[in-house]
Amino acid sequence: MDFRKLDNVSVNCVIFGLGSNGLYVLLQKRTLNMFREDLPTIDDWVITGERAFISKTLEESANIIFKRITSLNEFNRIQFHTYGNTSTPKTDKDLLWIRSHGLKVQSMTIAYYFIQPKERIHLSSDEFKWFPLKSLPELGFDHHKIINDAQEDLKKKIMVEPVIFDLISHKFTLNELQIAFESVLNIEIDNRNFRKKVLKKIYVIPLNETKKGKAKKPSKLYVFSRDVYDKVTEKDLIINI
Amino acid sequence: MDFRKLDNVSVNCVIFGLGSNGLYVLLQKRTLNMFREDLPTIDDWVITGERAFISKTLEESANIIFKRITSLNEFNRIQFHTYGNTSTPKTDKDLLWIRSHGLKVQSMTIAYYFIQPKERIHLSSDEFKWFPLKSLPELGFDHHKIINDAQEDLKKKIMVEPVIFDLISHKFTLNELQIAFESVLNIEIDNRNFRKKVLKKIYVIPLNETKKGKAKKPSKLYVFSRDVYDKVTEKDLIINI
DNA sequence: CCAAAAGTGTTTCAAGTACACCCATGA
DNA sequence: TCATGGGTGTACTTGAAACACTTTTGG
Repeated sequence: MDFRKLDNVSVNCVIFGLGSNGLYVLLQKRTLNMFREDLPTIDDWVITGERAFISKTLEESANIIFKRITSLNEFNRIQFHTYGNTSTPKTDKDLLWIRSHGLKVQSMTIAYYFIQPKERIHLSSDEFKWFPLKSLPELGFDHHKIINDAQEDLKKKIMVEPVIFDLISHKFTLNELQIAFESVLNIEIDNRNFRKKVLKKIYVIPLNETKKGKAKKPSKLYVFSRDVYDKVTEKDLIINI
Repeated sequence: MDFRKLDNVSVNCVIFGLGSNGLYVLLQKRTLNMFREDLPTIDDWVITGERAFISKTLEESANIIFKRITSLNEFNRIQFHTYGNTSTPKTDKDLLWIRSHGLKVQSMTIAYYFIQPKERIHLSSDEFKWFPLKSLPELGFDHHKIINDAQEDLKKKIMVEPVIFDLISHKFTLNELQIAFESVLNIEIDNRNFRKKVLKKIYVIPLNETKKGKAKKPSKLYVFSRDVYDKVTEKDLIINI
């Protein structure tokens, strides 16, 4: 394998996980202490990313980053934006970081996000940590903006593609599906109306299985059929003028 | 101004124009004849593009390309995808072109599209030409795919953002608006139902002006108010599960 | 028997859909 | 007066929204 990397192009991955109480982002610790008074101490977080491989597609580079961190082999990867070199000025910390890692100041980054249930990812190292999307720590570079852009893109994708089902388990309850929508869109949805609407969709298929919680009524499980979805929606366009 | 360019990153612009009978794409002639039997003659078309400027943002590079060709100063520029280096194998023609222009085989391109009424752009040179989206000529590189991706992105954008109004004149008739939707989505819309739907939107504002055609009833003109739109839609989310 | 979450129905109103003819104009 | 495209109305069906209580289970 060819491990050479481009010095002016990096790939960043915003890793979203849906927990029972909302969306989380997987962040990577960024620390550097030169023990010099004229240089700042770096102790913050960044989204995962690396320079792109010269001999691979961008998608392959993104997959490599994601797989190394999560050990997952199935995932939904969405490219949402590419950020050019001089779009945002760098802070002292960012410049120090770039210099001490032999990177180029003028570079660009292709940004992807990955969505899945949070519990599907098991973290083994302290270098990585989940943060609730609503209370992020101090972030390096312009990663606040990148994460925000990713969520905005996800909100819109949800309207026109069935990506919501990648945020929940293969077998899911209707309440889990509802929480997924509520978490991504930051809204509350009426439970009765939501169930009525979803149950009309023939690509949400009921199973003869239930999921048992503790001390509560077991809930019915459903699966999403992409095949059925594709057939139903191929000539189905809604004009939201 | 710093004119240096990156040798491994280019910016491509798919320029869409809406005519009275559908969507068009503005293409650039690509010709090369080395008069050698072992080398192909290149005589096809490509979407507009260039290597990215080192000291500019990607958006600025895209703007420069667009403005040089169209002389327009107002436009709607949408970044929709970045293509990595090895994603598609190159043809002999493409390789010859790359070599004879001192470009790198392994490069990536950030792709934008621009949308406007076709008649807003006046072409001065034979190098550029409008082609109907439905009958494109032979294209270099993977530009068929890029154009197709651009249209797919536009179709989805139309569902969640008011970009349709960038395809038509500032003052437009309802039938022009309907043709815009029909052209982008490749569908037919019932005229009566469409008008009813649009006239309910308070951000489509009727004017006391008409547009006169020849030998037909003059048609009422409307404008789109982005301010009103933003106010109306800020808490308006439709879940299209 | 209690806490916790799952699940259920009705009414009202708004929006979507199907469908065919008259109108105003300039040539 | 005619060809051209602009413009209009109704009946029906479907979907959205508001709203509160019962059910099942494990502890």
